[in-house]
Amino acid sequence: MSEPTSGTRPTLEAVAERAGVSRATVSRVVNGGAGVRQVLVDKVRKAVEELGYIPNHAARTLVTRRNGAVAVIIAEPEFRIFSDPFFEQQVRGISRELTAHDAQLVLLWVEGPGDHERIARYLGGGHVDGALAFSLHNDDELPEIVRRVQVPTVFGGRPGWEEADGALTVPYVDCDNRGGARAAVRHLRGLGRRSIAHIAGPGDQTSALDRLEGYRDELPGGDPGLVAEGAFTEESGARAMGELLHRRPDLDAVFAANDLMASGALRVLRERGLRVPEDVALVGFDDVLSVAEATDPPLTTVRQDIEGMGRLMVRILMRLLDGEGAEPVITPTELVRRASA
Amino acid sequence: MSEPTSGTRPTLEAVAERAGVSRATVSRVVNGGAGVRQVLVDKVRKAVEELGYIPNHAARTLVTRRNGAVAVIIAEPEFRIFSDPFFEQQVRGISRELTAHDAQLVLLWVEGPGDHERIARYLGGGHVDGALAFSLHNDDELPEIVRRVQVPTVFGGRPGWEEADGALTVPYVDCDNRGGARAAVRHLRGLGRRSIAHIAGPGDQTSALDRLEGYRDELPGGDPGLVAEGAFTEESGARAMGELLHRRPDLDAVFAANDLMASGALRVLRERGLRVPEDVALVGFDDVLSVAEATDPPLTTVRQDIEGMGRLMVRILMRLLDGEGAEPVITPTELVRRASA
DNA sequence: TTTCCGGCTGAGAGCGCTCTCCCCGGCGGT
DNA sequence: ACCGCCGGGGAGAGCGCTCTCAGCCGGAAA
Repeated sequence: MSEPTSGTRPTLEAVAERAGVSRATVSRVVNGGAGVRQVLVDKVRKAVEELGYIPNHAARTLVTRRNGAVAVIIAEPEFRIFSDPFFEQQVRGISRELTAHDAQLVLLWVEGPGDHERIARYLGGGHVDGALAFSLHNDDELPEIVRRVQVPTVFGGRPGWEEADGALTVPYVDCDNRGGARAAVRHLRGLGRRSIAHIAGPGDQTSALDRLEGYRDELPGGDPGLVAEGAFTEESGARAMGELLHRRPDLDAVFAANDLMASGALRVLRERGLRVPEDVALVGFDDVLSVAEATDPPLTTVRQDIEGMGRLMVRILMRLLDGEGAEPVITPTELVRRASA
Repeated sequence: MSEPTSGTRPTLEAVAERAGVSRATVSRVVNGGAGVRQVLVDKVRKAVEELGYIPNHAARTLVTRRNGAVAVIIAEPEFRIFSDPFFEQQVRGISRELTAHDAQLVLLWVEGPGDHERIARYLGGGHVDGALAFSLHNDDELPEIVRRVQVPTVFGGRPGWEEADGALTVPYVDCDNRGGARAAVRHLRGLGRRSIAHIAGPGDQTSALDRLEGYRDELPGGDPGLVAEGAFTEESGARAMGELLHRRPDLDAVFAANDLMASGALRVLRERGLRVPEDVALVGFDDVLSVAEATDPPLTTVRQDIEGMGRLMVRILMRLLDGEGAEPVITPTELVRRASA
């Protein structure tokens, strides 16, 4: 392939001239070549090759109003993103599916309070066709932003304001948190455990709330002293476990709202010389393999298909972009028995 | 703020009309408002506000040839990115600095073999003004790609081909790997250790090679049996440690090429009942806090200012984008003494 | 008063591409 | 032989913005 003529990049025009056809024809060929005689197609292809032509994205976007990129917005600072394997799996699913749809992934995260303005400008500026938003907290500004700038968006996890505003249903993908939690507690009860504690997630996230609901469903009139709140991190799980042990030294089972907190709890239990599952049975949530299978003993946990949910979000977004409607989707969960309970 | 008139987004034109000025004036105000009478500035600002005007990015890019975005390309599949705290810190530095420069970060990673074509199209399409590339392996296609599509790029870590092609110096930021490694080994020797092993990183990355060089500098004529190769992951560090212990059961010190491998090694040492540092002294590299401070005992390690290097890369790239030249930068390393050696 | 200058503002020409026409030529039907 | 149709290809009008350039106006200098 010969080098481009000079520092300036070749345009459609240049290709057209070299191939001896019009701009329109080159455009047709570049975009698939339908309805163009093979002779010309070949000529154009050759010219493209020789000049090293790459379509200018901005020009194309300007007229098509599509730019083939989708933003993944994570409402957490980057340290959380990179340390939580949950995001990793979700992003992996999204990434794969997006690539399959020939779309580009742009990963954004909020840098800190007040950073939403930047996100709004980015989204509003038309850099992306749509967005996938995660890890929303109850008072998150993101939903308002995407509404204002009119960017089609699919949420990961049930948004907290849904019930408050029954009229407006936003598309989201979530797993059956409540059902999963119920299954976990039921399993623990089936094991003959009497004093089942719960390490809940942060109270401003629906996934945490729903899991707590599920826990309560199975233990009506339960002891509030058996519930401690964590922040979905390993560290906070350890702290919550310490609290619970302090308040209810006789507990014989723990259901943690995610695997990371379960692993923190496990660490504390062992430090205190308690055997898992003999003395205390432990169940997690998520089935993040790098955590649930890595602990000793491996975690019994509630599996959700995280990667699949990511892919699903993309598919729903694509449908949205095609002007079709979209409904929230709740995916099933499944109890995975390992050694911890 | 009143809602936009209809579904279609307001343009410069609309703002101009509403404010009773020309497009040019609106453009001036939107871009800073220099050289426009205050009266008009206010009028325009008001109109912008009322219409909820947001500049169209594609149109702007088309004429300015700048789009305010920088790609961060990581030549690793996403699971590595998300599990390695090194990337986290580096990305954090980059992210902060980019935000300070009012530029947008676009995170890209290679999905697998053959995926480079996608990256090339993205870069070539003018989605970004420049790129930062990481974790290159020796035979990586990335350098060739950025050269071909003429995207200003700063590399993280010394590229492997540099010496082969002395004429062309690409800008990069790296720490003094060799010097750091030397300091680590010197420290170990100073502790009176005789049999100092090395868990090296993958042989196709210069950082690993340079650290190995440093190790050898201090132990001329060293025993090759004391070197095992890992892959910069916790797991591979554990495996390498096992190997070393098998080959040289009498070793009394280990220098691991990064903290993650050191923590894997530590795990194995403890499993074998060896005390650290009493029986085996251990030194890591990187000083990734979430690893080096979290182990028991905490790791003595060679610190490099990872976040600072990220920021530095951005600054160099910005200089490049302003048409100024840029030289490779080597940042200093420093031995941090903790309990493991 | 005239001239000049400097600060503001508006007109208009693109940036590179897509897409809607419209034209042209060949073919089948009458 | 004429008409209509259809497929292929070109001309040209923008997409929304920036930026140069020219014009205008008021005040300072002559």
